[in-house]
Amino acid sequence: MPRQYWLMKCEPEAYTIQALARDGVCSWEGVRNYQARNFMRNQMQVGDGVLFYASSADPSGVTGLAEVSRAGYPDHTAWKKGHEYFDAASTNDKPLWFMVDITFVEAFPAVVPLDVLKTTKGLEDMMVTRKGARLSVQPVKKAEFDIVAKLGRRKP
DNA sequence: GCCAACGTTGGC
DNA sequence: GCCAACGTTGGC
Repeated sequence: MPRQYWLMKCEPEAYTIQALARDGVCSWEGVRNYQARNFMRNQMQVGDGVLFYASSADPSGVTGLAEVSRAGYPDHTAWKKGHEYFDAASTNDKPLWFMVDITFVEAFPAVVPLDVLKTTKGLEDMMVTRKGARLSVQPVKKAEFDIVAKLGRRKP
């Protein structure tokens, strides 16, 4: 399977590309949306490229790059009673929620803000640039990934 | 903090 | 299986 590309959203309060640079790797736990789960469970593969997107930020936008380092596996936080991500519907036998691990690739010198994504040629079809796109894990085309990576590497 | 857009839930 | 009510997301 050829390498695929993704955009993954996270609020800076929860996690940032700088935190990922420090940690090297993180598990993308807590996704409780079926569409996003399906992408992680069924499609994401080791080596896939990830645009790390900061949502509800100032400004919101892509802050760096990461890479999938572990394909979909059960999100064990759903099994922990009292955990904020606990979900009684998920069991060891039949896990309902899945996550992936991503490793740090690079942090952009400056965020590529959403309004730049919206006005950049070639990114018109990106999900994140469309109104009401709330999905936290989104597929991205290689051409789009490359354009965003290029924008991010520009000197600020 | 507002509110539009969207996903999920639950009554019927 | 419809759809109104509700909760959440996320840009502004």
